Amino acid sequence: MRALVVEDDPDLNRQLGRALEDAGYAVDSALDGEDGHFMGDTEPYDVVVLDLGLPKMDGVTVLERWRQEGRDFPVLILTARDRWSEKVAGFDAGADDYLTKPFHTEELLARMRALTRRAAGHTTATIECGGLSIDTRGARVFIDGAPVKVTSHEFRMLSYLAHHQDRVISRTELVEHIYDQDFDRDSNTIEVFVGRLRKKIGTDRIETVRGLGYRLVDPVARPVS
Amino acid sequence: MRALVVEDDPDLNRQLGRALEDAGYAVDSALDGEDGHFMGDTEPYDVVVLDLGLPKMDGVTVLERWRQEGRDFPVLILTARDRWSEKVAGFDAGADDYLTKPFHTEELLARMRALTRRAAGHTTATIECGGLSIDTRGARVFIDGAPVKVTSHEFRMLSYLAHHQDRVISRTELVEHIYDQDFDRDSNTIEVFVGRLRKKIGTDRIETVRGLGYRLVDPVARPVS
DNA sequence: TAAGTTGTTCAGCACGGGTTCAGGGGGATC
DNA sequence: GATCCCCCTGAACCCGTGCTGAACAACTTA
Repeated sequence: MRALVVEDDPDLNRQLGRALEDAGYAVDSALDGEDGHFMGDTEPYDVVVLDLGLPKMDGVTVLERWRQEGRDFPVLILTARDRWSEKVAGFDAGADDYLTKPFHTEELLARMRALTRRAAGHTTATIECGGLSIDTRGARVFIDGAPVKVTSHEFRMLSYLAHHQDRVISRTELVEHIYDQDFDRDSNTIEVFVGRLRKKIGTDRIETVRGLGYRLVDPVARPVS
Repeated sequence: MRALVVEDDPDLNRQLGRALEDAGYAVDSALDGEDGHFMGDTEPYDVVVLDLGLPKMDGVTVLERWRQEGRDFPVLILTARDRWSEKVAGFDAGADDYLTKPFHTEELLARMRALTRRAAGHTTATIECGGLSIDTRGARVFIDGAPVKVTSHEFRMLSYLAHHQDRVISRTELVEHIYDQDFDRDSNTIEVFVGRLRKKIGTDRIETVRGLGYRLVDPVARPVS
């Protein structure tokens, strides 16, 4: 975990830095707004502690610029003045948390834990398989970046195959995961869907294993079976 | 945006509820820990305001149980006592923010905005989506800079879609986040709102995914990945 | 009270897409 | 190589989903 501390009081800055290092962070520090802004702009921090009253560039301005430039690390704001209008301005500039001086180090650490915890919860929801990418949350399919239009049942089926790629999935297993209740056994719906999918994403991406089922594979890097 | 307020003081509870409703949230409230825990356990809230001193079940316990059960909505903790050890306990139980009574309503709202923003992975108060910008604070919508007039329900819906843009949002998810408690299942209100929104912001900005739901997209720069 | 907003309901329509069917191809096994 | 069975494919059917216009109800504002 990399942390940046932007605080103009050298004593407090050093004290914070040491506390964070003890807590396991790799810490950089800056003593004014311009330095702080530059560092946050060039290094990928996991969390930033930012004082509002800074020389050269105001803390709110620093934060606003970062956000405009697309930096989205969590930022915790510090200020000596307990004016709630400033807090509101800080939050609306894109701050994630706020602490009024003086504060207990334990509280700062606890808040930072909360910040990094939540920031780490962002998981990408796309499954990759040799140029084929499946956005499970957006229900979209791309093949080498180009969008492919699939219907909801086709998507469910492809998504299930992708979750278990390189494994053979039986027809009944597919049916059970696509349909809620049971379903007419002697029907060739699954085959029809496989056919339609193959037409859309390429014939060689779904292998059929006679008598067993289907398997989603990466067509170029064919594994030695 | 659905919010839950768990606060045993009936006056404060009502006051908070009204303030949040004015700010555009659909609010449920609970007056003790057990009720609060149950509601948070069964309904998909976007943010929760939780008092620590509660009858029947302590606030920290409520929060710990939610986290154990996998509820990951952002939680803002309230307490009358300004003891930082309690704050630390609250954070480590999984709280995302903390506010000491008494507080300014504006500060609470700013913190809640920051929480919901962060939960959705955004860091600014306005959400952009290909020429469409949504001011979550002022409840305004602009398209290429020109203001678009939307009603409050339309705004809630668009706002929720924008918080989760590129994701497919089911009709029930929309209903659950726009209306407080349950709601007539077989009603086509959502479709009507989608239709009206499309008429205002452009047909191609809200895609319908048959059988799954709706998705807010940038109509020109179709994302690649 | 009248006029204007805003939210909800209803009915009709269009069409997408899931399902079915019939027929043909091609492994597998002997 | 013959036979069987599994699988593929194209097309047609038809039901359900979603869209739309309009009317109605609830509520605000003049």
